[in-house]
Amino acid sequence: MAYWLLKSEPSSYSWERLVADGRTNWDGVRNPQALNNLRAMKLGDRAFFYHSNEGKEIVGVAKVVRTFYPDPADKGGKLGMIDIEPVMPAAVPVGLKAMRANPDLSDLSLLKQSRLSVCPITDKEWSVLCKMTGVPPDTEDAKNR
DNA sequence: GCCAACGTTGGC
DNA sequence: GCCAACGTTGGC
Repeated sequence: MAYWLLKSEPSSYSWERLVADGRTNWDGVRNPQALNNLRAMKLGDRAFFYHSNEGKEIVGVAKVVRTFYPDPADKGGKLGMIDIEPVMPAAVPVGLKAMRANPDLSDLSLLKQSRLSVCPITDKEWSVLCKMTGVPPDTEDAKNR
């Protein structure tokens, strides 16, 4: 399983709205690098949900429920989207400052490339962030327990 | 609201 | 295909 981080401005699409919707299609990604990441996602992959601009913190965990498919509105056929569902909120929202302050996260792509809206996260970074957010590393297990 | 960093566009 | 100009993003 791979791990990711999805970034969104709360004013355009917030975690609260994702929870209310129960599921959403993650579209509107234009950056080629971010699109590549979207394409690489597999069913069941986990992603932290990060609020940029307002809040600037990780607020929850989502999972991929549909892999990449093309955006019908895009004539060029380059754009596409995935579908995600909320898994659980972060018990402790983790802000940028806290991530910067943690040496284990110094390679985090979010910190290095602040403009990349879909970034990969390593297994190690995932477990570190899970500890910080108070999220069980294996959220599927936690749900079935 | 400002500004730095980064992406994209368009003229050559 | 290069590169300057411009637009956008996102942290502060």
